[in-house]
Amino acid sequence: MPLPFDVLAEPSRRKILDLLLERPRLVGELTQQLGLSQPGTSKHLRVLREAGLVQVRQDAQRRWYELRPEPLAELDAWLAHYRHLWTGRLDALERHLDAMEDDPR
Amino acid sequence: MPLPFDVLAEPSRRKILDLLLERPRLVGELTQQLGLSQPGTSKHLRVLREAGLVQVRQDAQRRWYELRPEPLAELDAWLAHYRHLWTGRLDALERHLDAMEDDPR
DNA sequence: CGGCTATATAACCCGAATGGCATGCTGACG
DNA sequence: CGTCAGCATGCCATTCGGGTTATATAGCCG
Repeated sequence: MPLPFDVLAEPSRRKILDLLLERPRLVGELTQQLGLSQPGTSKHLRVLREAGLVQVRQDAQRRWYELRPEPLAELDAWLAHYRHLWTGRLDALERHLDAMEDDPR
Repeated sequence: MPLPFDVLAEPSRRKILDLLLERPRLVGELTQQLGLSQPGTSKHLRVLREAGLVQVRQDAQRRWYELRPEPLAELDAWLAHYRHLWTGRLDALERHLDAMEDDPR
């Protein structure tokens, strides 16, 4: 699963994630919030789905979309390489926490 | 300064950041590592510069490019909204650390 | 000064991504 | 069963971004 930068580069897709952060939503609901056509929304949802950022739950004709955070966690891991550049004295604690995640006894 | 997702969506630009993470570099050096033309490299560097992700230090005809992490810190702040989705028991500690950054006594 | 080195900018080409409309598909319901 | 609701897909037009080559700019050095 490659890093989802290109998927997140699209403002509408980030807005979808923001909306799904509150609760799962139907396509029609997202369409309304985004202010674009229903097919447009469906296309963005497809991209998000194929990137693993959302998943669908079917309910009759309706589709509930909800978040899947794994790709965001990978993004976070990528960012970690740079994080020491803007965090100061917390570095040691962070390295300790990272180590704990590798071996969480 | 908007979130730099679109800037980071480009693999060559992420590679530039990776290279600059080790040390500042000259344009020619980056060009060689990226395997594209010198103007191509300069274009990417311009985009990175305008996004605040790198800065230049001039030295005669040479330009030393180096990292500027601020936009990455903003990205990190954006990610923070989602982080509770994949971190479990560390949440409380993280909230504590965030609070410390606001009021670091 | 003349020419070379290092980098930036300009002009152009091309593929890909986005947005819209029209249409297809599926399940509910009278 | 026929129709409607909810969503996906196909197709087209347009835009945008990244690549290259050619050229401009600036500073060193002989």
